[in-house]
Amino acid sequence: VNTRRVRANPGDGAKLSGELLAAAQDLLVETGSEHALTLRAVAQRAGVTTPSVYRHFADKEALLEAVCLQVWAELDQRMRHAAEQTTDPFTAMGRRATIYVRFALDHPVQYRILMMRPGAGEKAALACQEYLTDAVADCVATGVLHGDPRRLALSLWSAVHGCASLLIVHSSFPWPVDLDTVIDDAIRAAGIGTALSSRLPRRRLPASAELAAELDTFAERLTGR
Amino acid sequence: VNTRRVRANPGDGAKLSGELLAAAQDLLVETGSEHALTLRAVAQRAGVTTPSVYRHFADKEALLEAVCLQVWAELDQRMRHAAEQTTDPFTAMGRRATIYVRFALDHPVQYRILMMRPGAGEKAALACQEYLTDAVADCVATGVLHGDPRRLALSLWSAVHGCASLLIVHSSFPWPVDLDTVIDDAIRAAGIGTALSSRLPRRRLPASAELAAELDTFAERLTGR
DNA sequence: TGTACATCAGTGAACGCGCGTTCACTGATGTAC
DNA sequence: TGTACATCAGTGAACGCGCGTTCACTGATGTAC
Repeated sequence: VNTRRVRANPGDGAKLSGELLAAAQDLLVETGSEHALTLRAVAQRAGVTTPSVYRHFADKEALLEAVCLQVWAELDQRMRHAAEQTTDPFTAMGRRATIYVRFALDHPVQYRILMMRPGAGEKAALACQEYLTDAVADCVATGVLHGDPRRLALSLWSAVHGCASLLIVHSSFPWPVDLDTVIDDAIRAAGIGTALSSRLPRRRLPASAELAAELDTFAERLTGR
Repeated sequence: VNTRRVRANPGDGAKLSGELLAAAQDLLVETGSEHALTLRAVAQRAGVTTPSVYRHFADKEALLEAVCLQVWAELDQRMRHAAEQTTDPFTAMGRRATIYVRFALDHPVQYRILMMRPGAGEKAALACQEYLTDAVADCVATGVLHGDPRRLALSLWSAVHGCASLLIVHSSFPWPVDLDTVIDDAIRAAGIGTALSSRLPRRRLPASAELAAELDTFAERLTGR
């Protein structure tokens, strides 16, 4: 197109800024690769020449950080919505975890630049940590988890992050079971494991025999109800 | 240096191949960034001109894959060594997990190109999955874990991978506790959680109240021994 | 109400850079006669 | 034993590419007189 872009009024300088962010997101979705996120491509997508980007973002890194914050904002919103569906903090935590992993799998490129890249998404990752810590604090309040919420949140976060990132990076793997099962397995193990682990004195894992017997007993009681 | 490299004999064409791999590893360690891994840098490091690399690797991707396999070989060896120190399969699993995460933190760049990059380390990741599945099968044999070893291995792998990658990517985070504690927490929760979860019928996480009471009882029994 | 002016969002062209890759070549080596 | 030759690991120069970034500029807009 040869038509020159209609220049924005001095007041609404933030207009193109938003369009650039939207263009960046579209690019990520369509190409499926973070390498496609170049200033040239973003500018072209927004119907603008490349140097215009510099009116709104200091450099490429600044644009990338803005994209990360936008992605996080959406994930944050979805988790909050899912958590509102229940009053039990532990159930809410499970819902959040499910939404987290599903969001990551539905937006693999965005998740990668958000959580698997050093630097760019630092702010978003910090926000995520704080959000999860608050959610864990609710669980500690009801007594289902014991201990420092930040420490517990880190454990849970690492579990769901591991599930998400493993499935994303090796998405073409011949996984032994369907994705939903993998996700549920990981979340249940993390939830129950963290809950139980938070009650035990800190020590190494027990050996097979003793743990097996105890777990059998416990599982019977939990199942028999 | 202006001296021309002494040309290898027709027989040992694999010599430079090994030197190139070693040079690549050195580069990763010294620069701490995978972006430093360019054909030019690798060749220069090996004391050779850039096009020489093409005598030994089809292209950059092939070199990268070879680097991945080499990194995996070392991690594999360390895990085997750690597992040999004990006869109990579940304890061995815990040792493997600890070594895995420590290795990742000690070799952050290598771990990133091995497990957090699509394509290049596919073979290595597949080998890792198989290795862990075998180790889990031993745990199933003693009865400490129940179910499909491949499925259980995936759960455990995702937990340790999450711990490792989270700590690597956000290494400058102000974590609430020291790294060793984070690692131990994650591994214990994953181990106990997977063991217990493998005994329960598949369903969502229980609610706070009921689970809390059951866990309290169980923890008392496990601790009181 | 009409005109001159300052503002500043967006332009067009160009920069230097490092990259992966190619190509015809060189010259020490092992081998055949 | 000496010589001509084929082999092929490594060379040197160059290619085209896409990138982030710069710079002087343009021209529609709101404003002051």
